[in-house]
Amino acid sequence: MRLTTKGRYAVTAMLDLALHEGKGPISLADISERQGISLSYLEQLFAKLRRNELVHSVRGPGGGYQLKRERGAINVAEVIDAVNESVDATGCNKTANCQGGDVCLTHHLWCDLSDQIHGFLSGISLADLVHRHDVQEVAERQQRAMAQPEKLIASSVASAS
Amino acid sequence: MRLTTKGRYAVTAMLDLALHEGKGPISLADISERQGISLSYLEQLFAKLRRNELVHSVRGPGGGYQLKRERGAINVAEVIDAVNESVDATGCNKTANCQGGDVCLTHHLWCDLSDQIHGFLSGISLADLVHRHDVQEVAERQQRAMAQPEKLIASSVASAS
DNA sequence: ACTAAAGCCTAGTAAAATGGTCGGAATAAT
DNA sequence: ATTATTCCGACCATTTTACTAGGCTTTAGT
Repeated sequence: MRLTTKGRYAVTAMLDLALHEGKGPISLADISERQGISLSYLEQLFAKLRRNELVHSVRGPGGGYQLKRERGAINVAEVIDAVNESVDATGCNKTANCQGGDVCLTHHLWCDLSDQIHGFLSGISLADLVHRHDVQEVAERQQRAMAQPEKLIASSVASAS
Repeated sequence: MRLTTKGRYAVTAMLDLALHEGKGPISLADISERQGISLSYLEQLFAKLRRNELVHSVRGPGGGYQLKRERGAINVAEVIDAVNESVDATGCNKTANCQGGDVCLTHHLWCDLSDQIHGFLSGISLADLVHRHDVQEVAERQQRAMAQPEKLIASSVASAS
């Protein structure tokens, strides 16, 4: 089981796409600016998201990415799985050969935990997140920041409350 | 949030202690043999477990480790916390300064997930694990293996089913 | 046709974490 | 004294993370 910035970035970027749906393709440059994630890193993450059929790309000027399915049909667990290549906590990857070809003492515990986490995250869709109050507030703040591009870099270092 | 072999090893070792409670101190060498965890690595893990008041050590020959509290009073979350120094999924470590002094889009999602995981793991005590059928079966297998020490190394490589 | 904006791809890389090893203390039972 | 054990600090190889660099391809706009 891995839950690091990688997965967090992926979910954040996908949520950004969900928030700006209907405005045509969103460029990674925009996401990079709004969410403070390195552009090249985003490219790598989106390569995986595309391979996993979560986003659809449009090349050329004015191009960018769009969600491949509607936001209610994409859940958080999928997104993390796509970039992490496994949301599994067992280590033996459910093969149960943790101890010399046999299960280790705590094998089933980690299986249960994996199910728990997966269940929680797969129960949350991008649409659910979009409708959360805290997400809407942050999204509005980001939109205001984008309106004054020259302040963007500064505000990303010293919080302009 | 980190859930890797480190935490798994710690929980496995603590469960091994719980299973052999009442037989006096258990040496790390025994645990190393039974659970297939490197002795030196166990030493490092137990240094943290001791600092976190989860185990009690006895030095000298015949020494070893014992649970500091009864097994019903030690839960899995504590053990993982002790070796990982945080069972937190947020990355900003709940300080909410993920994006230039302000919360990022998905801050609250990760807070919720952390609560979920912590709630699940803190609801499981070592005593709970000891009573599980699968744990008892594995423990018995390990006891049989310990009875024939010469076969231990071999069976840890090629499964002797 | 040209240019520029975007996606796409590969390689490299510094820093951190993981999962150890090694050597030598200190301590206590025999 | 010897020996079995915990303790402790340094070191190390490998992997992952998060990121940069650079080049190539596609395509809209002029």
